[in-house]
Amino acid sequence: MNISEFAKIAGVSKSAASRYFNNGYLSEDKRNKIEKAIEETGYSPNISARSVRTRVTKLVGVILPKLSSESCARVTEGISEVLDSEQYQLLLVNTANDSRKELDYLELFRQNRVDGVILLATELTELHKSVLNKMHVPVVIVGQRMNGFNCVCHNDKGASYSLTKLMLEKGRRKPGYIGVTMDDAAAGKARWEGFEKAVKEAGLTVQKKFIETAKFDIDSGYEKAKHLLSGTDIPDCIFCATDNIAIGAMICCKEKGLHIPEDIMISSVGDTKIGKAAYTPLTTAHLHYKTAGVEAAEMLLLEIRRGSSVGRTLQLDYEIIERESTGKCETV
Amino acid sequence: MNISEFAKIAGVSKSAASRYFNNGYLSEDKRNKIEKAIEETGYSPNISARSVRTRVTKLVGVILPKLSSESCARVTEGISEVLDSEQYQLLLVNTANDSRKELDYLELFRQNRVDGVILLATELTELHKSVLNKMHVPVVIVGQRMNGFNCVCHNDKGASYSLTKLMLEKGRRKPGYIGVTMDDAAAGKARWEGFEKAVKEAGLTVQKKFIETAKFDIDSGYEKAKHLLSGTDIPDCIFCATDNIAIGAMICCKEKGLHIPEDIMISSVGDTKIGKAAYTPLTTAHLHYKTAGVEAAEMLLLEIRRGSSVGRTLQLDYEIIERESTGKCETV
DNA sequence: CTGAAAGCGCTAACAA
DNA sequence: TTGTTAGCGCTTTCAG
Repeated sequence: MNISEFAKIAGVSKSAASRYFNNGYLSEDKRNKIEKAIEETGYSPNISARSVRTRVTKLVGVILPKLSSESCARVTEGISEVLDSEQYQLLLVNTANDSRKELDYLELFRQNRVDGVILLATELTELHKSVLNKMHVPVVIVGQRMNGFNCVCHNDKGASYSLTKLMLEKGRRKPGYIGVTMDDAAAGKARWEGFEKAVKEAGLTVQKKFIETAKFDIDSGYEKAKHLLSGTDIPDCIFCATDNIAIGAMICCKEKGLHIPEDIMISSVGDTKIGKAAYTPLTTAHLHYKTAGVEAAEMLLLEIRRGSSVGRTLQLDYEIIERESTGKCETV
Repeated sequence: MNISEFAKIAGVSKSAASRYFNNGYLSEDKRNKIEKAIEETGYSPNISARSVRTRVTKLVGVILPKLSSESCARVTEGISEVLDSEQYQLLLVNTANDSRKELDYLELFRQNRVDGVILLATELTELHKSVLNKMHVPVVIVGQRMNGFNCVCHNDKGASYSLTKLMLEKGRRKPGYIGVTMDDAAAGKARWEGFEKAVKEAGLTVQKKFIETAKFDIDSGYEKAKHLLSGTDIPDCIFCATDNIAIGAMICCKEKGLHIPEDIMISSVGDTKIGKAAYTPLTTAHLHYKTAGVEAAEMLLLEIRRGSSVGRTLQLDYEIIERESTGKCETV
């Protein structure tokens, strides 16, 4: 059924029907007729046809690296909440950590289909920059910062600094580090810098052999910890870039008979669910993932409405959650 | 830029350009011209306009109860993988466990915008049935079964039966149960039935006071376990409907000084990441969430192509993952 | 406040 | 193979 047919049934003109579904500007009488006809027919306008005319799709594209990661899911949840309340819908694409796909999707969204794009970024290259610059719709980047673009990000350096400091202030002198690739400016580079800063401020130096680079999952954290904890000279505390890595490290400690926190302290950034339920509850920095999603969506909606303006970066604070893995003894 | 303008630049006719982006049917010469023009202009066709003509949106709506639940995320990941490879895209809506919203979205998708719908269902009411019956596009239901519809689901009863049996065969005689609402036919009802069957087969009876109904989260599992484990007469094993509940129960056990598995065994259904990293690694039934997503998407695509046929239900098997929480002693 | 009519960008039937 | 043309369903001037 199309709007002409529907209008006929309702006993009004096409235009009247269209007005009903849009601004209004209609007499009470026609309004009633139309409502009755909707009741009968279940008619609702074809959205594609509307989009052709209005050049508005009411769709926002969301590009994310891994849907089944808790942090991504939480950001997306925030995005969805805002979009929903504004009658926008969410077109989701999953790059499965494939950088080429990320660019493909940006390209796909460049001209068509969506009114705006939210990119949950991990690694941002020059190629990204050039594609982003060619976009015809507004874009908001989440989790990374990039000059000239709209970004919502976390205080990664601050979080790792605080956590490392916390462990060192409890008397630890041999800090270890399990991070992720430096190509990730946030989780890789910034968290490293925070760690390094805290170590230096404590008058210590980081030993090369106490540094490892892992992937983002538990297994990788386990493997790297295994390497770090082999031999006799081992760290007395480890800062891990992510909760997953920390969990892997803790499993390794357990296996080696190391007691947490007595023999070795562990902390990490993320505050995902897993840390709370872990073998030894994990000290972590809570990052406001859902809020980041909410803010990003709102920033995007503003851009869509007001039109492109100057790039801005919103940084969200963190909160230290102290648990047993750094010596906090308490009931749950 | 529209296709006419683009065709002019390329030096071909509108139709030639359209053909290039669709079936083909084009001379090599024109093909080259068009490719060159794309290079120059970055043109790509307007998808809304195409949809108006073809009545195909290449969009699949996915309705889910909670994005940040690991099981949902994994199903969605499977869906996304298949859709992606078939040039379909995923329109995601999150009901936040709000049954009214679920119906709203079904309604929204009923006439418009999408070529098909995948519903990750929790509770399926008569109202659902009537809305589903009025859909104009194919629907696949994931996680529940409903006669007359296309469903992909798990063997919930079998999984809970096997896990309960496993614990009872190790000599436990006082089984406890922390489940979820019976309105959820899969996670609530079926898992209860499996538990009950195993208990009866072992010649035991379930004690009323050893039965609790929780929500789907850790905190609720913790609270219900607290109730179950108060007093002196407590269960010597607990089957939990979900991993999250089990984790909550384990935290409670730890707090009460109960040793797992010596004093009390715990098992549950789901095999989410959290169970592996738990205080005591959790015995669980692995459900093939991602595969369910893949199968659902493929079932839907088939329906979209072949047109609606008779409803079919695909049940996926489970796998028991035995860990320390039921007495399996092993290194990781 | 209303209806007629033009036209959004595209595809596909048709005639060449 | 190709180009012309009608028309998908809708919104939005414009004239009343």
